Amino acid sequence: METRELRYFVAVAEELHFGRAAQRLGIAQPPLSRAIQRLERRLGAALLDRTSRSVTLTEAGSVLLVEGRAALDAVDAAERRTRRAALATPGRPGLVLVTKASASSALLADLLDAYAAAPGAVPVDVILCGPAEQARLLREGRADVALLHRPFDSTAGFHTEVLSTEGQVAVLPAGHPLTRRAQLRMADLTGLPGLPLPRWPGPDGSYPPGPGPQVRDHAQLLQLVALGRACALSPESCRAQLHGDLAAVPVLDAPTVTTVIAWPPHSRSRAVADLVRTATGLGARSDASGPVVVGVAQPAAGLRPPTTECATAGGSAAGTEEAGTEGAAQASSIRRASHDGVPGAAA
Amino acid sequence: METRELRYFVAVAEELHFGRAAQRLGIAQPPLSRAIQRLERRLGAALLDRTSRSVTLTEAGSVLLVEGRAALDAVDAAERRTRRAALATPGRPGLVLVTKASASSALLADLLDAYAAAPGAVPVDVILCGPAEQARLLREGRADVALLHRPFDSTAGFHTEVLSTEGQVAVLPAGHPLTRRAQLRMADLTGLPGLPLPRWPGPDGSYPPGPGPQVRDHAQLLQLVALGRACALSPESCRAQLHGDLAAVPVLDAPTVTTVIAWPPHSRSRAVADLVRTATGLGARSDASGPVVVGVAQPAAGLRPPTTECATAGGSAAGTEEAGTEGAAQASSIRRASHDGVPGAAA
DNA sequence: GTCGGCGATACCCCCCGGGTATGGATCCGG
DNA sequence: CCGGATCCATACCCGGGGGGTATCGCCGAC
Repeated sequence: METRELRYFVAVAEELHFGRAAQRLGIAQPPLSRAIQRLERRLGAALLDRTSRSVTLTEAGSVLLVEGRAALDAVDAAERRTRRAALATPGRPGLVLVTKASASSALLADLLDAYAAAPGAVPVDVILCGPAEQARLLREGRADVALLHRPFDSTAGFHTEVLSTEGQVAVLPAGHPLTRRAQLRMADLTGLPGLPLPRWPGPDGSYPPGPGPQVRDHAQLLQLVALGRACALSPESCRAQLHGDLAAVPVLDAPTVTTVIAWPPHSRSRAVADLVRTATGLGARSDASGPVVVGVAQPAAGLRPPTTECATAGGSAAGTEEAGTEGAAQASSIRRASHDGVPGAAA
Repeated sequence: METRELRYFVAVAEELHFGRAAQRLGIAQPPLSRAIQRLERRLGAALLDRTSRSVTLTEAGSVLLVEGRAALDAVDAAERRTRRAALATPGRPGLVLVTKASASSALLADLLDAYAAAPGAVPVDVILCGPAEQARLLREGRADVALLHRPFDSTAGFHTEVLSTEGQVAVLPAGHPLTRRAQLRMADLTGLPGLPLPRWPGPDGSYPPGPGPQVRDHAQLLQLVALGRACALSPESCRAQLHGDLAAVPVLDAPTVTTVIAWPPHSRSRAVADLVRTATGLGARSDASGPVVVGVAQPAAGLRPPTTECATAGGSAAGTEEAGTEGAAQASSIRRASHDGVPGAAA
């Protein structure tokens, strides 16, 4: 099966219309019809039901649509990464790391600093993007490594290594009655008069129905909270970004947020392996201070625990209280992080 | 980039010899040279350094070799799954599950029976293979779902759901002095005179150096132990397969073994989803009955001693007693167990 | 019934994948 | 130091197939 045929089929399967698909592909319609016919003949399977008035996918066609998209992604990724590898030899961008714009900047800064100091480090480009784009960038070969946050992001199909886990805090306008409480529960946050929880876009970019303002990034969210138009639930580390108009209170029974470093499962290049080793080394240092669960011996890959493990997040009260200073302490002490590599993390 | 070009490049990159690669591809050498040249031109990158006496990979070429293999796997998987989907409509084989020959047969039998009883169930073919082949079968589209065992198997690039965790036992020849102990530690097993731990093949099929016999599967292993040539460390559930010449003793500080169900990250078809749901539900049900510790949120395994209930449960004879009937149940629910004779894999 | 939209078919061109023959470079044996 | 062997690249040719335009057959809409 040639990638051209696959691209043609995916176009038709998405448009469900040969004419429009051909237009999208920049070719005429007859060759497209023939290509699909040939593909069906070669596969020995009907992919589309055509009735000269409508085109629908068969069962096999649905399978090929899904699998074909993944395959095309893989081919495109191979091409892009090869191009990047070719440019990297003389040029700068050795590694591309993608993370959410709203992610904890302290961890990222520490990671970049620590990696830059490692022997054999290559330059790292950082892409900030909205949630749900990271996986795509990684899959398409536009990025080499990502910082993801479970359970919000899917780690589908990647190798991952846990870097840190943290509880969540409620972000409220300064002076709100709830800010006088030392801790909250999820129930306290639902149905607050005038302070709905915001809605985030799903993987497909659309917003779920319901009340609450639509937000795209963390800055918008904090803005809304400061304006008294919403309350928010955020990982503890967001405290570093809060200013005077905002207050944060730990929420005991909110799902724990796990920050992981993820990369495509081909363990490309020593650079990725080095970066991952550096990242896990960071985590290992901080396990003395917080609720950080350190990776055990096994290179535990794409595990995706259902979000039910948060029951005992209560012990993090001290951590939340000192989140601000702790962030600073972490930043300074990271640089003497031991280099006790997780050997062969990329194997 | 067309898959043909990719296949050509991979062949050359693996052979590092245009003539042999061409022979392997069934074409003449000149077209192959041209194809590679065109590919390099299109990518704008040198992939190979040729000196008319030797061919070596450039940095970009190494990247393309790794990424290209993955992409080709994805394309092949798409093709195979499409073919299978086309045959499935009238024909039998709805799902293909792959597991290690040595895996716990009770869990598998329960899963197959429970799924068969579920509404909308499709027939399930079972493939038994050696360790380290499962990932390949899954990646190549020859199988839809696999039972993997961490930390032995890499779950690289798959979605997984934890089914059960269990401790490990030392398998020793009956009558060995250590079998009189109620429990052991790893240290007790290293350097036993005349009873070395065996060597398993790595992901690449080669054996690590060292003493100890080379084994390929569990049956060989048990044979060797029964002959008094080795001792072994196995998941508890292997007790069901032991016979009179063998004895098992819990090893407290051995790594915990986690059985997961894994599938490619496209969540294909409702059938896979149903099977996974059945599998996770299964765990919930059986946790009252056996030494199987059901997948609650995997608590940091390995560090703390494997749960004492494992050790005590290990003494139960129930598991072994039911092995016979469970084996029968398994035989009835496995429709076909072939190495790679997946219907539709013919082409 | 007629018209319009849509996929399939017919026919043509030419690019490109594949073949054979040969050239140029390098290594090796004598 | 030279001839042969080896190996990749080039030159040239052929055929299939990918792409185009023109048109048909079908069917739903008005």
